[in-house]
Amino acid sequence: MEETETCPAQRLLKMLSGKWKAEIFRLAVESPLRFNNLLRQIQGSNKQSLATALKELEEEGLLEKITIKLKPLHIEYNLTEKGKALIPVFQHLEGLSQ
Amino acid sequence: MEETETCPAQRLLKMLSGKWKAEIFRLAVESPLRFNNLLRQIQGSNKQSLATALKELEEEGLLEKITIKLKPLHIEYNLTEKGKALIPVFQHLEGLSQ
DNA sequence: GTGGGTAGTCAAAAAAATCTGACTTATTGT
DNA sequence: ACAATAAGTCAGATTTTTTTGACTACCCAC
Repeated sequence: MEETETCPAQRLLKMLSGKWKAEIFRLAVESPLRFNNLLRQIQGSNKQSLATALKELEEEGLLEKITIKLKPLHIEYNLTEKGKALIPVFQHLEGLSQ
Repeated sequence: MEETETCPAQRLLKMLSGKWKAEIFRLAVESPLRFNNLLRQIQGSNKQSLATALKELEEEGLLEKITIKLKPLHIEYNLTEKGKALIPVFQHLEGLSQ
């Protein structure tokens, strides 16, 4: 698949395409994400797909992976500034869908 | 594929997922579309995929198919009001991608 | 009546995305 | 020490999406 990328918004759109990304993004807006948690929250999903989606969202700079070095020592995914900048777009979209 | 549809913006997002839809939409903003024209404009695409994408965009209510009963008797696809309502969302997205 | 354009459809193949189940490594609780 | 939890990876299978090539039907011009 060679990307010719003629449409400027296309990359952003592609960022959130895929079966689980929109849902993951929505949950990330609410609070930091944790892997096994997500797996339980998003019914019908699976490890592999979530791992791939998280990695891609990270590569796209919408989420950042953070190792919390405290108490139960775990990993969190948080929205980046770039990710937060997308929130109004989503709100706009939600406004359109009645 | 059963749609559980937990995320409200997800349907809208799905509307424009697919390899050619964003590009088709962008061209539709500029002017009415004609099939064989589109096929020439969007290099790398093919009849079948465009036909499918156009049909879906029509079903989703973003484009409307019109038979022009004049001179060279042809078919046009135009943005609907719902389609036009998406333009600001795209502009916002383009603003974010630098 | 032959060639070219428009607007497609259909079946099959190829490519991409997603899912499954087994396995890993590290940490924590009892 | 043993089991459980967290956060994954990997190979292979399945499913979905996209592409290919052949074919249709209608008009128009020469």
